[in-house]
Amino acid sequence: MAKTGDRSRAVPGSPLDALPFALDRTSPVPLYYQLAQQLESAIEHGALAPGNLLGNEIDLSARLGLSRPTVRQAIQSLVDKGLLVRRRGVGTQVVHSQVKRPLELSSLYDDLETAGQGPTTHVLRNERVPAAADVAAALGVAEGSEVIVLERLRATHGQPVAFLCNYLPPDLLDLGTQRLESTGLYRLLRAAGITLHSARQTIGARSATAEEAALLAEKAGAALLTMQRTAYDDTGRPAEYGTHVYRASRYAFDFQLLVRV
Amino acid sequence: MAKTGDRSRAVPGSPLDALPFALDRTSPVPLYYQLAQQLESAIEHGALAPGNLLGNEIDLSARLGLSRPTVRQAIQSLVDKGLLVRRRGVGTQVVHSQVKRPLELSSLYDDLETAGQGPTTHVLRNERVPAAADVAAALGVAEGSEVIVLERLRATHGQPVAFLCNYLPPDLLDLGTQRLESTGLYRLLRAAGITLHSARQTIGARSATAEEAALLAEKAGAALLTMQRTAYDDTGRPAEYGTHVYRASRYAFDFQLLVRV
DNA sequence: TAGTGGTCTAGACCACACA
DNA sequence: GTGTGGTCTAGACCACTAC
Repeated sequence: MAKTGDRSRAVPGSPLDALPFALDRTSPVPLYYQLAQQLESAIEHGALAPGNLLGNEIDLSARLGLSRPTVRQAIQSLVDKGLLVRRRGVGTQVVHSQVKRPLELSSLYDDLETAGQGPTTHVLRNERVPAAADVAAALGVAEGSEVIVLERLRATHGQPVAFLCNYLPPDLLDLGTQRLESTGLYRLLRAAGITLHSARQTIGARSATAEEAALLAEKAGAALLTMQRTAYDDTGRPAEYGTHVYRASRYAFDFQLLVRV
Repeated sequence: MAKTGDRSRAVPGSPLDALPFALDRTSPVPLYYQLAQQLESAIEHGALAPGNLLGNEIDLSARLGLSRPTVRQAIQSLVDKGLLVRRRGVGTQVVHSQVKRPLELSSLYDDLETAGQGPTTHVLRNERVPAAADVAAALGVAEGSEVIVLERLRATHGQPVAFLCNYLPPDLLDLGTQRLESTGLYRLLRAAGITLHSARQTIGARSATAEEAALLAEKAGAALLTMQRTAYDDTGRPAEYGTHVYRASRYAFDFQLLVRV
């Protein structure tokens, strides 16, 4: 028989029972999303400890007054984030390790700002030029056609961190030098209604040329971290092509990955 | 009125109509997965060109004899892969740009092998040692407790590419030096039943020390690409901690990203 | 044998985009 | 308006795991 109401079993598995989930059906926020957020914060705050079982989806949905697919959608979004693991026949558990950031297509400006570094930007160049071969190929325009070139020096605490060279299709928008100095390029693109969708990146290293060394306050020959990136908007159109060099002594790429399944 | 059967409209949007979808309900492969694969290969082969609309989900499910949620699940999986874009009120479209690889937690060995480079590995060290502080912290074991240390030199075409230093919990498995020389570490872990789940990575650069230069056939002071990684299994337990250095002249990290939504 | 997640169905209503 | 995807429901049966 079903053991409904049988407290003697004293299941240790589900601290979820004590959690006060509050779902607001009048809110425009989807129910599965409300649930996912509350589960995530419960994990974040330790109310759901690593290894804890969530309890089966049927009971959970009954208790929350939601249908099972809705509950599954919430759980699935956290599985995708790497916070939960499902095992058929076993249950859904909180992952042990701390997963924080999946790799994001983030701008250097945002990275530094998030790290509390108070980045500053100096625009060295902002003009329209004929596209060189590599730029034309990356942006999908004809060689020699006009593109915007942007050269910026980024610093934190008064010390240079990176030299950024970016190319943009000419019709996208005109970027005010002032605005470029007060925020990041990606934020400007987003504000202009361009939603980035994907990007192709290459990260490498090389020795600094004399010019780069001078710009970045390094010695000639110092190791630099390099990144080339082409970013595409959600129609698949190239929105930006950039070649960046970072002082290896002051910057590194740091991120979390989930294994493809 | 509905325009069912009205051919005069000559909708140009859905080349999907001509596609021969074959769903096998007796197969153990889920229906949504069968559909997703066939859609993906249609995109791959150009039967569905970039910008093409898929046609609405209701009609599609009716035509395929599937329910709408099942069709949505198939479409969603391709959206997650970055092949399709959905727009409410508009439809589902094939993305223009070629999206190939999302960033994977791949091993260097696999990377090189995929690139047809025929990698070789020389094991320099494979023994048990007391864990140093950083290693102990990364693997979540006590400082001074026994761990496996692995030092390998990887080459392609007879030229060194990278020096790999890895640490593993001692109870995981014993790695035969022979097997290590014939395949990648991650493949061995997988074969031992360890499924990797996530990893934390830092990619940076620095100048080569004299020893590194000698090992990698570079000049002292040459720019090297560095990577530190801690990989976790699906219970969140650290499975591997590694510090790798790559010859910048022969290797770079190359990958595709999707923007988080 | 019992319990779990994995898959699937056949509907419903809503929010948003575009003409 | 009309059509699209976004969300949600209330069931069903299956496959796998553990006991």
